[in-house]
Parts: sequence; C-alpha cells; structure tokens
Amino acid sequence: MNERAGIKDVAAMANVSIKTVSRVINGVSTVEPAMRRRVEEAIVALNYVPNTMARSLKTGAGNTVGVVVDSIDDVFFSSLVSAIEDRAITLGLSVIIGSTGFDAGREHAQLLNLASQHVRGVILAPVGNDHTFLEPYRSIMPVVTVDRSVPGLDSVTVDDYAAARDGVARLVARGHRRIALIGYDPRIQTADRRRAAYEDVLTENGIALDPRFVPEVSFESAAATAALKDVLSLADPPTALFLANARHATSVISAMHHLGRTDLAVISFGDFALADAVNPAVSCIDQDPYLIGALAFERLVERFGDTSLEAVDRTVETGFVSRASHLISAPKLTDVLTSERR
Amino acid sequence: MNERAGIKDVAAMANVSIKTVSRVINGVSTVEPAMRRRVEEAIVALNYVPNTMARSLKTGAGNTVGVVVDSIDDVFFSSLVSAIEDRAITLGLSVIIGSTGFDAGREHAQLLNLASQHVRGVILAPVGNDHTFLEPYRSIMPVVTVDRSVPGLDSVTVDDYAAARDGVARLVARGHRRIALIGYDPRIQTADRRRAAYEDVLTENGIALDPRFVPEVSFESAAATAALKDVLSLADPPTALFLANARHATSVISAMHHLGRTDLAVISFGDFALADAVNPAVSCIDQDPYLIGALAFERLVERFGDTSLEAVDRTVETGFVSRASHLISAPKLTDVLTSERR
DNA sequence: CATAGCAGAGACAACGTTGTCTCACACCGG
DNA sequence: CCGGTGTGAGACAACGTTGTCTCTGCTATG
Repeated sequence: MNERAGIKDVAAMANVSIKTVSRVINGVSTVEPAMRRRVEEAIVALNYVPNTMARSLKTGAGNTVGVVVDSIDDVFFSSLVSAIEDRAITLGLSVIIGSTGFDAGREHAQLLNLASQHVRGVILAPVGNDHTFLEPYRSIMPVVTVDRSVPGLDSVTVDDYAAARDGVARLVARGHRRIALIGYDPRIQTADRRRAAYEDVLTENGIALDPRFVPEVSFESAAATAALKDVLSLADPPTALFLANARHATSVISAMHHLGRTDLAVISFGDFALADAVNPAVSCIDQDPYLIGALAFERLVERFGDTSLEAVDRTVETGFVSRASHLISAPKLTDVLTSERR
Repeated sequence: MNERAGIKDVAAMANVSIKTVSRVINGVSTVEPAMRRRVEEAIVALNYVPNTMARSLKTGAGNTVGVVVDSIDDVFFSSLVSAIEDRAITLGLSVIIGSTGFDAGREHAQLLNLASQHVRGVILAPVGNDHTFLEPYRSIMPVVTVDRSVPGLDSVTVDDYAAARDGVARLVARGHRRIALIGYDPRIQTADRRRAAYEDVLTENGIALDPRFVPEVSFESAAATAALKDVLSLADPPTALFLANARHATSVISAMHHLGRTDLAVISFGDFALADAVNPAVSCIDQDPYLIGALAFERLVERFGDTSLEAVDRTVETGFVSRASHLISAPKLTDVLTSERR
C-alpha cells in the first residue's frame, strides 16, 4: 500500500499483459470490452496513475512547458502566466515556472533546468543579453520571448518606443519641461526603449536632458520610493513624472500621497489596480499582459508542429487610459523661469 | 546536431564508459582527473544536459514540487507562489503551478496530474471538500495546504475567525449597525469562517442579521462591483463594509470611488497595493502571503525527510493596519432611527 | 473445406539514466 | 617476489512505459 502501483501491478491484477494495460490507458480501440473492463477496474482498485516521466522518456515528447519571468509576484507577469496556464491545461500540458529576479545568471540556470526537464517549449521574459547557449536546444525546446525580445527568437511585445513617446508627449503638451523618468533599470530592454522615447521627445521639444531626472532603480519598491524623494529634493524638481512600469508606479503613487505631492502630473506605463481610485486618477499606457501571454503560448504551440518556422516578432497594441493625472499643467511661472535658465 | 546529446554520446566522445560520465556528472570523487577533464570537455562540446526525467525514473526521486491555487493572477497567491519558488530553487527543485479557478473538478485533475508527474510534494489551496482521493499518494506525495485546511493534511493558515471578529468589532465600535460583508463565496472555507465571525459579532451586539447584506459573489471583480451596487441601493443601505478578501476589495474600493461613496467605513481582509493611497486610506487586516508560502514550503521539506509525521495546523499571525477608512463613524441619526425600526 | 487475412494480445527491446557487481591494475607490506 | 588491498572503470540490469514484432485463433472468401 505504501508503494505506488505501476502498470505491471495493474496487469497482474487484471490478468493481462502489461502491453494491454498500456493499450487501455492510451485508448487504443483494439481491446476487447471484457478485458478493457477488467483493466479499468484494476486501475481504480490500485489507484493507478500512469508515470508521466516514464512515458515521456519513452515517447520523447514531454508534456510540460516552462515559463521564466522576472518575478511571479508582479501584476504584469502573474496575469501573463495566468493566460499561459489557462491554455496549457486545455492541451494537457503542465506549466513549470521560474523567476529570474533580473539576474542573467539565474535566468541561464532556469533555462538549463528546463532543458534538462525536456519541456516542450519555453516562454521567456529575457534578462540576459546572450542567449546563444539556447542554440543547440532550439529545435527541441522552442522559446518564445515576451515583453522583451532576443534576435532570432519569436517574441510578443508591445511598441514601447511609440507608446512611451505618446505618453511623454502628452506631458510636454501640458507645458511640462522638467519631467522625471522613474523606473529605469538598465538591465531591462523595455526600460531602455522607454528611456529612448523619453529622451527623443524631450530633445525634439528643445528640452535639455538631465540625467538626475532618470535615476536608476532596482526592482524593489523601496528603490522607486527613494528615487522619487531624491528627484523631488533637487533644486529644480520635476513637475511631471513618467513612470516606466506598473510595479514601480504603485510604489511611487503611494509615496506621492504620503509626501502630499499629488500636484505632479503623472503617466504610468502599465495600468494597475486602483489607478482609477486614487486622486488624481492615474492615466496609464495600457498593455494587456493576459493577451501577451495568450499570444506567446499560441505561437509556442505553432512551433510544436513545425520547428523550423521563421522567428516572428509580434506586437500587441497598447492603449491610453486617459484619467486625470496627466492633465495637470505645469506651473506657468516656474516653467518659464527654468526654461530660460537653461 | 538536431538531436539532443545523451550520456552515451558524451561517453563515446570522451572514450569512456557511460558509467564514468554518470560519475562525473554526479560528482563522485573516484574519477581520475584526466578522465574527468575529458568528460567535462565532451559535455560542453556536445551541450549535454542530463535528462532529469530519466534520472528521476531511475532514482525514484522527482525534483519538482506542485503548487495548486485558486488563481495565479491574484496578489495573495502570486506572492505566496513567489515565496515557494524562491525557496525551491535553492534546493534545485522546479515548481509546477496549476490553478483551480475555484473548481473542485479542476483541482482534482490538477492533483492527479501532479501525482502522475511524481512531484515530491504539493502545496495546495483546497477548493473541493473531498480529498480522500489523495490518500493513496500521501506517503509519496505529501500535501501541505495553505489559506484553507483539509482534515489530516498539514496546513498553514491564518486565524480567520479571530481576525475577522476584530475587524467587524472595530466597525461596530464606531457605531455601525448596518454592515455589509462583500466577498462571500460559499465555495471557500475562509469565506465561511469570516462570515461566521461577522455574524457572531453582530448578534453579540444585538444587531439583527440581514442576508441581503451578505451577497454571494463569484471570483470575478465585476461580481463584487455589482454586489456593492445592489447593497447600496437597498432601502436601508449599509454604512460600513467589511471586505472579505483583497481581490474583491480592490474592485469595491474602485467602485466606491466611481460612485462617490467614500463616506462608507471600510475594513479589508488582506492588504493590497495603494490601500494607503486612496482617500480615505483603507484599513486592513494584514496577512502575509509570502510568509505563508515560505512556511508551507518549509513544512513540505520536513515531510521529504520523514513521511510519517503527524499533520500540523500552523497559524500565522495577522496584523491590523490602521489607516483611516475604519474610523468613519456611523451617521448618528440614521443609525438610531434604523435600530429602532428593527 | 482450405487458406488468406485480420484482429487481438503478448514478448521483447528500448528510451537515458543510475545502482550493483565485477574486474583490472597498481601499490604496499611481508 | 608474492599476495593482499584498495582504487578506478566498465558490464549489466533495472526504473515504468511504449513501439515493434510475433503469435494465436477466428472469420471470410474462393
């Protein structure tokens, strides 16, 4: 009773050969109803569960997919993972998750681990910038990246540059010339693209770039809070904030409320719960992580069928959720003064 | 180049026996340095990755743990899963996730799937109420439940009853006699316990129970919003809200702001991002999902060592995060009027 | 009535790995 | 110089399953 029943135990109990049990399990039609019945009874009597590992070993086809993201405890990724799991279950696939914590080494380890598990495929939010080590596994373990891309791999992303341009431009249109970008992390590709958009819009509008307005923040929420305080204590503090991602955005919004500094114009890249309930309500560039996850999974499944497809970069539309926070205008006087000073 | 290299390919390239490669991989010390070097070179040359499934098949010891929760896209569980994954990786274990979507059938399927994968153990937020089917797997696949408990299984929970009593009592202390409970779902054990606490406090204070104040809500956020509107449109609407879980709480808070009904006293069971930034800031009963996940994993690992331990129910302390929303007093006149009416 | 054909069931090998056993060899002490 | 000992490496079986082949016995057909 202590050891798990195997197929041979079932066969012994039903007085048939092992192979016949295998046939019953796999729904092969050429089994006499009487035998099938006996086998099925033995299966329930013994609480037999087929050993997936042995099966996969024999057939070569695993039945798991891997998902590797920055952190599971992040609204963006938990929604994305959720989409993948919802779909995987309909195909009888299990989902193995791993987080990178923004560490390229850990990412590498996670991917190697997934390779050793013979996953059918991987959905990855890449951190590291060298993924050549995946090359030998490409045909056996397809990889679709999400949120960020890697040359040669399928990706499902968002047009960060365009969306961020749009957001920053809206702040500029309200007269802001001192705009801080909170949430920049040089390890993350999207952060770079959003920063580039930010810088381009500013220079196109004749606004000098100030590196102090683009503090580097690590992924902890405390880092964003500290960055906000730093930036606000400058001699020429910003009058508007562009928040580079939803995770940091919630921290910053909290901190703004604690500091009583809700006079700053704000746009967040990524919507989040209660963005509509704070005052002023936070305007957001809206991406759909659930959709991104769903499309990535869909693409992965396509690759199951044909391993030699060309890599495709798929872009998901973003929206702009117009609430109140981006409508706050720059204080006229200060604005003029500082633009002259520069 | 297309097929994955196996141990025998490595052995052939290094001109040693398969077993020697196995020894090198497993760090057995009795291998000549020269041979070890040759093997290691072959391993990198062939991009060899050991096949975990074959290994587990032989050794019997899997290297994965399963996690089954209501939904991954839920701040409570994503944090909990995150704790598990952080710890699992340090032990070289992979994490397979599955969600139930509050469906007992799906839960059953997920658990059977995990059994077939020969996971080392499972951390489960139970939905169904019959888990006897786990009995035969108990010794081989230990199960630790979280958030809710199942008789005979280890659990890591919170004292829902006491914490909810405390919360509701605070509202009563502010003079509220018409308190709605939003977020009740009969499928969830914790919801029942919180409801019981709510009812007990009310009756102890001589307040009649009104079933219309305890609407049943499904897990979608829209359900909570609808329930709020229903309750507010009653002839005698509540003056205070006890929100039974963080997921529904965010929806309700959003809705309250949209409706301009921030005059209601509120306490949420479970803290959430921006609870401190909305106005009034939402007072919360604080549970620590990350800690719950960590303790559950710790317990699971204990069971790896000794499969015959007694089941232990561990309770994690809750806190009360006192902000502003629970301090709103009941409007005196109305309160008196209605209490007379009843 | 004889035989080809087919359906149903079993025997056996194999998937990639590791545990156990055996073997070869070098080294040491008597 | 010989036997015992220990160390390093290989042969073989096995984990639980499925694919392939084979065998048996029945049915249908000429």
